[in-house]
Amino acid sequence: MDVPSKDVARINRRPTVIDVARMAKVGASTVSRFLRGVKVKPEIAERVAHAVKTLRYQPDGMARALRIGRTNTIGIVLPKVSNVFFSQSVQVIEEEARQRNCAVILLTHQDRIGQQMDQLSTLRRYRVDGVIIAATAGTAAEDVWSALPGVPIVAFDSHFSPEVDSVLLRNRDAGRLATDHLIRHGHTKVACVTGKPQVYSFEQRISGYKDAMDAKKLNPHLITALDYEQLRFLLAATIRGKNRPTALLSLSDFATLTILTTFSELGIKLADALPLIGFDDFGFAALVDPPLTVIRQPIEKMVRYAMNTLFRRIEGDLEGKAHQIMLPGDLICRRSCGCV
Amino acid sequence: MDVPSKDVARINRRPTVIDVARMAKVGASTVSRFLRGVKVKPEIAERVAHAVKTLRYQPDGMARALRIGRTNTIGIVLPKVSNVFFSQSVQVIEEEARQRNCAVILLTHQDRIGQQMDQLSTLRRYRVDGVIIAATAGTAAEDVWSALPGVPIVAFDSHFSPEVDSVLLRNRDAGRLATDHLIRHGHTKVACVTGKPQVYSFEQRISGYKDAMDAKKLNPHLITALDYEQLRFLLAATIRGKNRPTALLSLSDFATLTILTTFSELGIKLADALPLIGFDDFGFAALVDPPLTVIRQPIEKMVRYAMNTLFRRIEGDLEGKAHQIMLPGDLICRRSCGCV
DNA sequence: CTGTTAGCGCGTTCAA
DNA sequence: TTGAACGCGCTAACAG
Repeated sequence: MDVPSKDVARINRRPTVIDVARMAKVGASTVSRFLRGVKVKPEIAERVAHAVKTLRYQPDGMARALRIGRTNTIGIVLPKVSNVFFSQSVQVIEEEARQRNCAVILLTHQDRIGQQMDQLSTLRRYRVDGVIIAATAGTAAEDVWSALPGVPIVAFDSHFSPEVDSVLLRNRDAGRLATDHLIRHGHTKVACVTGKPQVYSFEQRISGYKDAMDAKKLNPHLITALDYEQLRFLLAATIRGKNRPTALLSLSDFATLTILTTFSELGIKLADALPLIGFDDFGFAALVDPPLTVIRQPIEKMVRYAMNTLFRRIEGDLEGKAHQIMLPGDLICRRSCGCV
Repeated sequence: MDVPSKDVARINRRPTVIDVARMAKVGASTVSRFLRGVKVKPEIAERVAHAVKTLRYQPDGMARALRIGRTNTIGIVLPKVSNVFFSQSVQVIEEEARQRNCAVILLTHQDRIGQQMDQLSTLRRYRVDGVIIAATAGTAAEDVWSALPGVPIVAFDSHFSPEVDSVLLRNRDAGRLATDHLIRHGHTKVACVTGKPQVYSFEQRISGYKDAMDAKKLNPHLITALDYEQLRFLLAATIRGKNRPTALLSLSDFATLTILTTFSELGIKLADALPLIGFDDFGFAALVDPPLTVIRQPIEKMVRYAMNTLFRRIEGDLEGKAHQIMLPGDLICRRSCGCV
């Protein structure tokens, strides 16, 4: 009988270091050291290992966190997860976190600044070791810092202060690249369409679009709305109006979806009539009619950079000035832009 | 000066109940009671509230969890998040959890049973209050229980024991429904294609498909492979072979994607030549060529049921036999099935 | 209704 | 090298 009789009463409780120590007939700290890989006498080590196994002991993360002040938990705050870019990002973040045996607490703010602040408070309660945030428009660094004092933060797909590490697409370049491509196809009336134009990434893409238009002395034409219902109306009106664009630049997969559904309901064949370039690549992009030309973001790379800098901050390996990492987007040419 | 001088040294530490208590000149438990909404004398309440505000105090979730044995955290374990069904599920789960002021720890198992068990251990370390799991094939209830003793578990989009609460689509009915629809269009050679046929939901859908075929004395034709590269080969071979099906039933969005890309690379126009019904609806489904007829899962409802039963188990409101909740899928008729 | 105190499970001193 | 005792921040039990 391995279990001393005085422990029988505890049989339904989750075992603790003490239980293990008693069974192995050692002190609690020996168990603790063994578990963390500190050297122990082999003979004793074996007794402890045996006790751990038979008791199915597993350290209590809460108690450990309370003691050492680290939770092995990171928070990730996004507008939402149900879109191509963010769901893929989450996927990679989870994998990266797992390799660092860290768990991910996932929160969404739905582009509401108040909800975002609430989520940051939540993360403080949970004492996360670090945070990756795709911040919404109007986020102030001071608010973030004061909500999470002392917690390393990496802005992902967003930027709200030069003093916060951030990882993003070269949005401005990407906007310019896509616009130039359309212009090179001979278009002079390229319109840029997006929802939530105040979101940082979209803002930058718009700047790039304007750069490209300005360079050729063309008039920028923005079709933007705060919500997507509005956007549909605008789109429908514009397409039937006097100032009809001859090509479209769409800044997100959702905007692209809005464009295509609106036009399809209007009975407008996009195919050759109205060339389009979108942002974000997804499985079915090549299969819609016409196959979509898009700017693809290097999601994996972006996430890896973000996680690396976050963990270097957490470990204290990285001190000093914030890093701004910007990665180029690729133009994936299919047919919707007018290419063969 | 609100802060007594002896507290000045602690100014950079995170404030604790004690700090608040001292500043408000009350006992620690009064602060605790105030914070949890237990009645306190108004005059004292105000002093405490003031101290909380000026100190920017927020309770430490770890300490509280350690004390009361509840973390206000649930674990959610999925094969992956980067697909339509799961990313939408995660979205809704997060919202439901937030309303119960609970945080979500997200983990993926990528259909590897070993990884799934690791993730369950992880969740035990984090002492989650409950778990929602889309279990992979071959999961044994005993393993899950022993990995998470005493933790309420709800199987989502999966089923591995009649003794575990579960919420799923009426997969078998849905499979039958879709197949019948194709048969009613006059097809006798309907093939069923999917990856990972051993996954519970797919298994059930296959059964439904077979039911429908058997009922009409038709020969079932399964095109399945463990990975999607294999599936492409099979698909290509089948479509060029002797026994070419005249209609396809695809069991997941990913299978549908595989079918469409394979055929498009082969130069086969799916449009009218080879009718198809898929599973899972997504934004662009109506926009591919031809518009996809699909079975839509009631994701929101499924998640709400899952969360409700999970929390009732956590609260202890729900005792006794496991609930098996099954919701019907809707056939969204577009053109790919052969309808006008 | 309030304050004091013990202990949740762990890691970490400090003596032995 | 090992074990006993303390404290992380909180809440529950108990005493005033």
